[in-house]
Amino acid sequence: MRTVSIGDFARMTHLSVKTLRHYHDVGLLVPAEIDAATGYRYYARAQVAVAQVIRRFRDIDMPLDEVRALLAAPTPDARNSIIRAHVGRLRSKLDETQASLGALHTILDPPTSSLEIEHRRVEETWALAIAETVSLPGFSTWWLAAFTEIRAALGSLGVKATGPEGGLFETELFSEERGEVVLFVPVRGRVGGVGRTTSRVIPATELAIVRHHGNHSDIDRAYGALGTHVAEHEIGVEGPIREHYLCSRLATTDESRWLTEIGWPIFQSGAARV
Amino acid sequence: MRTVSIGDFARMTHLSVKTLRHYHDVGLLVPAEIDAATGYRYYARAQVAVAQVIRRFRDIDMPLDEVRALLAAPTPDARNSIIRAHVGRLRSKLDETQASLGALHTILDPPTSSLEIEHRRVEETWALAIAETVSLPGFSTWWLAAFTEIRAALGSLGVKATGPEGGLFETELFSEERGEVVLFVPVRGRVGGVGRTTSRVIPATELAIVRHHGNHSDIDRAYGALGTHVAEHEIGVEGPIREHYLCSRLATTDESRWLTEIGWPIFQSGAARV
DNA sequence: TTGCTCCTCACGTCACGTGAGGTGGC
DNA sequence: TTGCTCCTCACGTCACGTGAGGTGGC
Repeated sequence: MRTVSIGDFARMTHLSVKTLRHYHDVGLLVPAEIDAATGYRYYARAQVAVAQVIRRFRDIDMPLDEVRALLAAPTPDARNSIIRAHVGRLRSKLDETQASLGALHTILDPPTSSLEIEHRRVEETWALAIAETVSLPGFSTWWLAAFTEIRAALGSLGVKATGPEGGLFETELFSEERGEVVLFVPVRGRVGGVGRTTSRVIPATELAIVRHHGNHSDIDRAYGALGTHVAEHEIGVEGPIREHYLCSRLATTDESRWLTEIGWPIFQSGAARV
Repeated sequence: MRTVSIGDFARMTHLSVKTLRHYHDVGLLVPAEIDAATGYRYYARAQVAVAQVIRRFRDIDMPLDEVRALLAAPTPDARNSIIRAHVGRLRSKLDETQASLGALHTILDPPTSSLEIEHRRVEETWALAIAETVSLPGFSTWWLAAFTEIRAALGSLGVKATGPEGGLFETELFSEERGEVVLFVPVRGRVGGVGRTTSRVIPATELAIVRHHGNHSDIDRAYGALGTHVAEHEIGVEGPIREHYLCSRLATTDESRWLTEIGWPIFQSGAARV
């Protein structure tokens, strides 16, 4: 009359029988009475309230040890400080998750912009390159000198380019106006370096690419558009930004014909096969 | 040159070495190369992007099996539907947690109302009682008849009351205007029942209590105030609402002297000892 | 030789759930 | 006797972390 079986108690508290046995094992909720002969657990009706409190805090993932401390708290202040500590942790976890979800959210919606984005996987390639840490001021002068040197080196080595000139830009270059840049010309295999040039492998990557026409005075607009697109609609990954110089001042002085590809590293479905 | 050790890869991806070995074991992220002699794992730089995607989705608790499916998704649509399913589940979990937190939040802040709330633990007691499922309309008539009958039964049994009259009200009585009510007078132990009366144990409970003075025409205001208080500042538990009739029409016709306690079941710190 | 990185078991953690094999009361 | 509830192990789950004991290259 005064106590109920574990099955009835489970129904009263919406806890499973297995869970109740577990709480007994760890001493969190010990049955009011245990039949010495059969081992049957019997719970007092007053324990329903305790069980409900346990359930409430387990619902918000409070660890059993903390729930135990909560139940034993001698004063409302002690009780509240336990709750407060857990709620604080939970809230910051929630905020992180919310932020991550927010970042994902727009990925799922198809892009609405009229920006022409191409997705491309570029394979790794050997290249003759110049790698230096540079600052944004004076960059175009450095850029021209470097490619002039690479072209000269190729000539003196008797090696042919197997693709357009390109560059790898550490993201710090944009965030802190200073970072490592690798300018390169793809070649068939390893070749000896001349002067500042060295032979190196340019790694494979998946890119979201936009094209920029004309001179580079307003290329930051293309960068902005691409960055926004990737942040909102792609799964971006760390790694250097790339540029491919399909047509540049190295080829013609007619600025209107210049054509630059900007590539942002992203993750594409099916890219798991390495 | 083209591959990195597990330690370097861990630093590049912010995943632990143990985690990377685990991902290898379960086939989620297999090193590009494994030294047959030493067993050393070597990762390709291109795998950094894959590792970052894994980390991003693990950060929002996507199970490894789903991450695996995500990486293998043949199309963006397939990829997005996996993400969408997980995000949906996550969001509803978030909402639940938010709701639970909201309910807890006000518990932590001290009550600002001027309502006089007493917290009291009442012990279990035997009682002579009438228990019936009743509707709110006509309740006061039923109430008076029931207590008149209990008092008569006590007289005929030659038993003395050991406390004030009381009542237990199933919460459905308030939410659906119909529910079980137990009206009782505490007595020393089990006594035989007469007429509708039966002997029963009134369970122990923890209560938040307000007092209501005068006749019951405006007792719903006291109920409202108490209910609000409990919802905002206490850890409420399921169980019947109680009333104790310290002074009622059973004792005097002077309504101004009537005094009713209303008790709401709550959880109090230190109540774990049963 | 020392220190550092890497390796492989085997077991621990957390909060239960699953399942086998068996008992007891109506 | 059947069905139902209860019991106790022992092991599984999930995503790793811990720790012991050992190897290999500079």
